[in-house]
Amino acid sequence: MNAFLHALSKKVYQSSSILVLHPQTRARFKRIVVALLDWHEENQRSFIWRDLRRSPYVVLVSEYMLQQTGAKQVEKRLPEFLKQFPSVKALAKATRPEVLRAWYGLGYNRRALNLHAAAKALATKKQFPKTVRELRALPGIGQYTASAILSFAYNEDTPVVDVNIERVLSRLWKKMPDVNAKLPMKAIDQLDAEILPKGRSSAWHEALMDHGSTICTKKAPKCDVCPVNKLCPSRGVGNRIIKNTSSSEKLYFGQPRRIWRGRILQTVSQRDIITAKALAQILISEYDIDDRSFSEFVTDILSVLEREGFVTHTKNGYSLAHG
DNA sequence: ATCCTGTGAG
DNA sequence: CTCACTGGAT
Repeated sequence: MNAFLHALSKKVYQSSSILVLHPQTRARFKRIVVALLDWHEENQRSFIWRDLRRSPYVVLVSEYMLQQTGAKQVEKRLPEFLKQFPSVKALAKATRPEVLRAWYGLGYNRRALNLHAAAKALATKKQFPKTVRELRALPGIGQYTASAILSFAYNEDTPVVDVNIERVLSRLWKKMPDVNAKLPMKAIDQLDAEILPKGRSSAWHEALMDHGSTICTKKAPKCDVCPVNKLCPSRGVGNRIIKNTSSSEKLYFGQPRRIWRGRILQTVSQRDIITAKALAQILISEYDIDDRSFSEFVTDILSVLEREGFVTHTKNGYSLAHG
């Protein structure tokens, strides 16, 4: 494509400068950075992956686990996972059923398949990748995880924007009308790139995350104990009445589809092989289902699980798939 | 815009 | 009960 025409497209043009830091604002953020780094010295959360960190492999595994899974939950499960798979090589050598069983309970099981595939790809390389491009080429690694690995494993001066940081920086940038409001992703990325303290990327992003997780929480931010409340235009945002925008999940036989998916995968993983009919019967009796179409529902989910690489089936039934 | 998972806080 | 949690892929 013609590079000039491409540059003229609205998106590219806007992305070059969505947000302008006036000198006054820059000075305000300088103070914010100092205050949050100080706060972090005293109040940072202690997690095993932070202690064991600087090992790219540990960062990699922890970041996969931390995608949409709470840090406290990860803290419980990471040690046993690392014990079972202590290195890229060990994880690459493991079978898919082994990895899936080790992952059980953490949720978003596709992450386990992705992590396993990523380990296999990494095992063929001489050294651990150190660029966003290489990292993003691995399955299950997007913009966030790639930059998080670079910042946390290598202390690289790259912006890292997760939901916590998105929320905290939005509130610090200007007065947000309600607790749900956020700046566009591009703007946050640019803001973080401009204010992040060089050489302290890891501590800075940990500070933002810990602050967002313990003080600048989404629903009820604790502005009274916030170390940067005097520098924050959104101070007190939590006191406003918020309308509920989120819609509830659709239920199938009393539960969201994803819950049945989890139960089905778990049931398959607990035996070597099982027929679709037997599987449905187990769930019907265990959860007191009263609907003839449930078996169809189970079959449907099984075929999706097969398509996605979790299970395989022969004429004798379903079992966990080997890579 | 939706789907994927399970746990815990409030 | 509702919602948040260090997202990614489609």
